[in-house]
Amino acid sequence: MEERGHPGLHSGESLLFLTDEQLRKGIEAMFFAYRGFTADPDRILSGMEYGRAHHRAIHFINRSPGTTVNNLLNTLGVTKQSLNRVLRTLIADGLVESRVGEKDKRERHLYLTPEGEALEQRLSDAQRARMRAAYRAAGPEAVAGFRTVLEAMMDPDMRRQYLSLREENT
Amino acid sequence: MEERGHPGLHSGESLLFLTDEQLRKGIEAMFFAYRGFTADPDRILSGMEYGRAHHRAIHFINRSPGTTVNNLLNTLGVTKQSLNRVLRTLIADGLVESRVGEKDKRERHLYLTPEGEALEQRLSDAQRARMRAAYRAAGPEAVAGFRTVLEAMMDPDMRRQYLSLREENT
DNA sequence: CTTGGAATGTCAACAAGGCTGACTTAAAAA
DNA sequence: TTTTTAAGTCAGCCTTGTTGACATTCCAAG
Repeated sequence: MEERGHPGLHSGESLLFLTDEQLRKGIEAMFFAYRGFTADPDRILSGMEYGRAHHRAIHFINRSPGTTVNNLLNTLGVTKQSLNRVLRTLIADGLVESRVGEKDKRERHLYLTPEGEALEQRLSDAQRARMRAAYRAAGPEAVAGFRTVLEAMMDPDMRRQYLSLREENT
Repeated sequence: MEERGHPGLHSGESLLFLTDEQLRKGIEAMFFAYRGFTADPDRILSGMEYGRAHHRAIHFINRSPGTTVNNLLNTLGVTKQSLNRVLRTLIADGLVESRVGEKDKRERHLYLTPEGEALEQRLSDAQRARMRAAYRAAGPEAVAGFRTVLEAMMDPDMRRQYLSLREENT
């Protein structure tokens, strides 16, 4: 049934008119929506000694338990020095556990401790609540479109990262 | 025909199942897509003496020429001290002009100079090119859904800001 | 006219979280 | 065994956010 996916020109609706103004509105929508997207976890974390960087690390360690530091580096797109500062505090505070690799002892494998999982829950509950409300308000077709456009906006490397996080569903 | 817009339960498709995993994927999509979204202007600005904060200021001054510092503050959601640092360099470098208000001389009205407009063009051309490619790849229905979900994700104040930027179209 | 409040701007100090560069240690390769 | 590579650490810098204190300028109310 020729789902969207290739951009070619079928039923005369492609090669769509895209005025600069329409594109600008999309850009601004991303800007304002991202503010909302990060607002709830930021609120929770301010007051604790953590920030958005800690949230991201916790999120992806939870997502891929046992991941190595290097994997996490690539996922987050930051330098190892920057990540290290965050990981050190999380490990020192007992939210993350770092285990030396068995096959390759140069690697460290990262896991959330029960305390780390508890914080992850608090943060992602808040973020998911906003997401859920937005999805419900927008409806399933809008949600599908939302995901489609976001995927198309990613750099190919990021998109691969993103897709490889599937595993459990979509 | 009862377009999406209210979340109620019509034709049995609302109250949609939203598993935590689906919501997590949406969260990750936002994260990775936002990286792509900012990548091109960031690349242009690194090497110049400017950063993302300058881009944002330039974008919204271009969008609403003559806006006051206070308006810009509210739009950007930063403190005046933070914005001031950015504006000072842009004004010193001749990219932005600050005119004392005629009615209320306390206010400063901000305009891009021709040089400022030139930089704005370079930056937004790059950002729009990515947006245009994503929109084309995803198709018009996906684009509508994308906008709908992003709007639903904003805080009400941000949504008002966002909508008040329309004027010229949608 | 004077005074209070609003809008703007400045200075200083600080924090978060990016970055680069230099280094240690462990593992792998020569 | 020696060299090279990879992972991780430490030190220091930059951008951009924050607060707080304060000066200036102006409008508007008394």
